[in-house]
Amino acid sequence: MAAKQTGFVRKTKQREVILEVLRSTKSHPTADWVYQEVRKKMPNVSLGTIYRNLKTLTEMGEALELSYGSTYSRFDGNPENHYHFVCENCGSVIDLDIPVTDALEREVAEKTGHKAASHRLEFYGLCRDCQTNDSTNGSLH
Amino acid sequence: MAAKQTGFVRKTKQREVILEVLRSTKSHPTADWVYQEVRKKMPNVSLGTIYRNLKTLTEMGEALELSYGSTYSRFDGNPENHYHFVCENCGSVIDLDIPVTDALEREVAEKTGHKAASHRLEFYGLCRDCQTNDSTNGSLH
DNA sequence: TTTAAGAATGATAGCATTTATCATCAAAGG
DNA sequence: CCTTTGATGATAAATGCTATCATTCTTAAA
Repeated sequence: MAAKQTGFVRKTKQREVILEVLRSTKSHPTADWVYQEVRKKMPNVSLGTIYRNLKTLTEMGEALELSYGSTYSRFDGNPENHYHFVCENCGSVIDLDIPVTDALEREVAEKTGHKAASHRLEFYGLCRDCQTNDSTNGSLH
Repeated sequence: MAAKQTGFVRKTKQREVILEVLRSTKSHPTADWVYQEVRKKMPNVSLGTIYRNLKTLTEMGEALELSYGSTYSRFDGNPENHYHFVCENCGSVIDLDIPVTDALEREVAEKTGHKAASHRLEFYGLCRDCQTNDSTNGSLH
């Protein structure tokens, strides 16, 4: 019930800063990372406000919520659909510069009858850095 | 540290039943659903055992862990890679019968240098049933 | 078949992330 | 200004999962 039935959303300094912080990085941060960053500019901000606004921004289409694994969410300030690579060694999430194929959604509709409005594609493996550093030391997370 | 360094895994009645339950459904159940089902056959089973074995089975390649949204994981007793459709109205997760394109992994390696070992593809939208029942009543989850 | 090693269990406590509650504050429109 | 009500900060609470530990059970070797 973040935006209630009305869908009316007020403009607040907090939400403004949160979006600013989200847009300032390509690291797909967690809610807590955003919290720490926003606190640098607004020391009295509440963690609840971070969660509330991350949810609101996602619903508004200003951000994406990513979830790889069950423990916590990551957020992406780039709301345009794009694909991600998740490194199983170092845990980083990397934006991929390969074309988004919306044709897949039509294919699903035609073959299965389920009307897809969006899709997500993620790759898992060893990122470029972890290959060269051939580090068997799983310093994940 | 489920299977430690040795990787040695013993055969237990509990794990057997858990895999049995997992294979008996196409509903992509949660850990708790599996727990309830296993309890019907083994009333004294512990929830910890469910989580431990779901993790072990996933590591053994006997199951898949899915995570849509941050709240909980779903598990899939079909370990072969396949794609899913997630209905945004009723919340069900449906197996899709469209071909898995491993060529995507090669494309990522060539274009980005990140070595993908696997990939996941999910579609979101209105499933066939929810379209015909045109139910605006979001009985999600 | 006995025995020893240690993997797996059940029970429970603990942890981390996220959500709900509520009194107060402030944005938007008259 | 004044009113309405969405948003906030502080905090409690819920949820999902993991860690701990004494005990039990599997396995393989003696």
